[in-house]
Amino acid sequence: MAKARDPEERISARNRRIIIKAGIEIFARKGFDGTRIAEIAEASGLPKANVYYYFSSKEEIYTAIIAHLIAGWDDALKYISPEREPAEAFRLYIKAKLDYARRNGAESRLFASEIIQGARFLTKKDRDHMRRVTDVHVGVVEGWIAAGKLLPVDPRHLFIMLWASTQFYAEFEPVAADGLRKTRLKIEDYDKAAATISETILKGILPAS
Amino acid sequence: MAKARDPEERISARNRRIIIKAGIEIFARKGFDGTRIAEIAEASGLPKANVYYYFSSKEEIYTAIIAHLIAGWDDALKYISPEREPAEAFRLYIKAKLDYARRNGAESRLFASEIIQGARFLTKKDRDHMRRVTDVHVGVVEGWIAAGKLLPVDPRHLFIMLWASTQFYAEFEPVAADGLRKTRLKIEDYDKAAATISETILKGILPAS
DNA sequence: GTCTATATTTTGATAGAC
DNA sequence: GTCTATCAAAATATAGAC
Repeated sequence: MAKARDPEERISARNRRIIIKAGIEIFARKGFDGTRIAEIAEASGLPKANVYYYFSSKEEIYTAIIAHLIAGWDDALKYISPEREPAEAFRLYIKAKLDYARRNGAESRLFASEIIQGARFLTKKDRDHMRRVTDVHVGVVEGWIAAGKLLPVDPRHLFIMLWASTQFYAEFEPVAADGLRKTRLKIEDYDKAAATISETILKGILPAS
Repeated sequence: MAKARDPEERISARNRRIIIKAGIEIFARKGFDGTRIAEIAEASGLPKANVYYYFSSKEEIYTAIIAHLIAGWDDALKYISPEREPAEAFRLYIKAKLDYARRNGAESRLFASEIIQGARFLTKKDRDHMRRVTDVHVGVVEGWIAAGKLLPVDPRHLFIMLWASTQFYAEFEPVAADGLRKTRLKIEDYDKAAATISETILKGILPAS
């Protein structure tokens, strides 16, 4: 029994992974309603019926991807912590968020697409989790302000500026590339973005030395 | 003839306008591939065949909307001009962009959706136009830097920060509202956003006085 | 200009042989 | 676990009466 189950589980896990990966790309480009299972099947190299063998509906693939995506975030966002100096913390945070977005472009666009389309499949649990993480970060920034390490600034609007600026390059790459007069964005463009965002915002919120 | 054509043209113009308006909402929520003509027809209060009477295909409705949208932008973006002082220019620009996004939420989301989905229907003409407008603004900022009115900063990345920050609230309203711990965004939230973005970025790029 | 009816194609999903 | 064949529903688009 154990002998027989192992390879089956490997095949199962592998195919589920392939389907998820193909789904990320296609859902990102077409949105939930615009995506057809046949496309995911084709991109996965599987017949359509096999996709239905692993997932019972389009929605099940989609929500599996969303859950997988949110789980992958917390790592990238651990730098805002009270024991750090704010300048270093924000530099690391900005770099980590830009890196994550660049390396997971399709996931980032899929999430953006889900939000633009009204966050229909974001569970209450996911949203509560994101709100709590934000609250913790807001608390850290308020602590820095109280300690005189940061100028008074609304921490929630500050984080929105950071989210927006760091996500834009991956989510809206055609516009970002046009704006930079490049055909495609390279690592150097992301580095330059990190430098510009960090320097501008830090000068804007650090007390004059 | 003239007597008969006038009212007909009014009906025609009116129905085209109604279809465009309904299309903006639905394309914004579902993307191009996810939108069905039947939905646009229903939201317009017209039978599906009437939509086909005014537009010969889904793509024709979509591209008409994109063109209409780009035409509406230039007005909102006229504040970056060399005769202004940079502080005032950026404040007005940030306010105008946030206002436009708030008042034209569906259009903003539709455009964001189009970019995320790969800018498939943005014509070369539209992209060239946007690039040229950006180049003019970049030139103005470079002039201010050369005149010592702004600290050295990469103008293209600066504009991306401004685009991203000002568009985020309308495009990703569910996330912005969660981040601010509100259920829905109000005008006051947009005002506070304008203040935070303006103050932070201006402190970041204006020379110490 | 309007709208019912319909042709044609595509879609999500399943049955059932291997 | 895999995959061909297929269904029922829904989609785009058009014909043609009013």
